[in-house]
Amino acid sequence: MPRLARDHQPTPLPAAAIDRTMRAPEQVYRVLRTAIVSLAIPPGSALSEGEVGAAYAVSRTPVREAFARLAEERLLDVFPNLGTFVSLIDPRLIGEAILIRRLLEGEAVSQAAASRDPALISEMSQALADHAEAVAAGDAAAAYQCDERFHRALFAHQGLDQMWASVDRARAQLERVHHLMVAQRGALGDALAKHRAILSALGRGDPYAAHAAMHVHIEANAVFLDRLASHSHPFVRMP
Amino acid sequence: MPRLARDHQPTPLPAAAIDRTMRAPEQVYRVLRTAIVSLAIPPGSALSEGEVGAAYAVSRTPVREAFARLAEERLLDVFPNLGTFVSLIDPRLIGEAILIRRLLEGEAVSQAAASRDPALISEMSQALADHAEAVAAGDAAAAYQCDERFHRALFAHQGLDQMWASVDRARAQLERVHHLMVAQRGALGDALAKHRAILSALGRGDPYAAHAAMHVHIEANAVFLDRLASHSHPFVRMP
DNA sequence: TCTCAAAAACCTGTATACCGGTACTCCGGT
DNA sequence: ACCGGAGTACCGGTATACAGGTTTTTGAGA
Repeated sequence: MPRLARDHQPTPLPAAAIDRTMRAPEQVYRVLRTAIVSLAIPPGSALSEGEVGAAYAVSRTPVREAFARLAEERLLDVFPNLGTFVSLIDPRLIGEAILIRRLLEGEAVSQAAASRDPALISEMSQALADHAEAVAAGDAAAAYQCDERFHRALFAHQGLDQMWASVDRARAQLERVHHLMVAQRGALGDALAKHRAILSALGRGDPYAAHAAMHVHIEANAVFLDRLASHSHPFVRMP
Repeated sequence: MPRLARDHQPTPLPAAAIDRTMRAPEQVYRVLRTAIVSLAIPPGSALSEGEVGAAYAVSRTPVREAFARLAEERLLDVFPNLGTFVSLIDPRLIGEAILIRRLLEGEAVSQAAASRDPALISEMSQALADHAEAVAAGDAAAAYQCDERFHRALFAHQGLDQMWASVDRARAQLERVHHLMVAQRGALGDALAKHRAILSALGRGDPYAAHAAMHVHIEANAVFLDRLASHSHPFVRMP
């Protein structure tokens, strides 16, 4: 059942300038997606094409395209003739996202270990170092970006673009959970140790160990899922 | 480098009526996607928003939305200010699609075997029976629909919607290869034996056997991939 | 006939206008 | 004070108009 638009106070849209040299829909999509997955726009918020267009000085047409992409990856719920709303966190989707990531990233890291690509090791080491630095500085946004760099490198260096696209959609759902948990309890640097284990296995060129380390890393999110389902929270969809 | 729009003769668009009670973009998307993956619109064809809109008596706006979705799953290539073209079959994407399907469908069939859901077995049995009938009748389109039903049931009965979405994107790429191979050499009923093996393992509730059978089934597509890369063909992107 | 530049004909990207439909408001009857 | 229904404001869906850019055409001049 759609929540009613009038029940909500004005949605806080992040300030951003749209560069006219690049395609507007892509930029609007990026801005909104970042804001949604970081919980800057809380789940349940009402958005409207006109409102967003006015905020970024573009017309409804590019906004509409951005909305369509966000709706396809389940970050928005569109109710025709009614309104568009940031989707609530759905534990069912979260469980599926964990599964997708485990399967696809497990394979990617296995292949990567077998390939023994020095450039990949180098890139991931750099991402890990930057990640540790961001965690030490307490910068959650930078930390998550480094986390993404670390994981994306696995796919990018082997040309697995489609697989990364699927992983990225799964990450979008999980990122909101992650932010929720980091906000509730300071679990910012939890991934660092796991990343070191993965990198170590990669350095040894051990596909089995790399796969196992990745499995442990991804499945660690399952504890969040349990906590999500047990406690009631306005951001979380209840069964 | 984009192929030039004027180099192509008028693209044959399938006849279809758009029902105004349902959303137009969805229907246009469905019609075009079916036509593209069945090779009714050959790879390399030029499409234009205006042309498609005129063909189905809708404006460019819903067509544009359909184009955006098709471009995202790599069935269209959009070149701004130039034209939009049905993408060539890319062997790299095909290899990735096979991998994605093997990983995700392998997991789904394992879970399904463990769940021992009689309704699932029933649905898949029916799909298999219809599939055999369509093959006997030589109806390629019906056969492929039954194939899809068989595989989709694995996900639908366990609520794995996101995983199916990823599999479906992979299938879109593979379906064109499949049609090409069936056209060149009558390999229409090749999947039937594999489906029976999968269903048998499911009936026994044996996750390992089910997983293995699915692995064999999906990897059978790899022989197509080799043939694709070795022979030159106007529908296939060359490295 | 050949060359080359101007202009017409396309394309997609963006803005704007209109439509049908839903939810909220508010006023009048009770 | 309560209830109901008409009016209104707002939303997304669609159509259309305009802008920026690339390709093809074309025709004037040599």
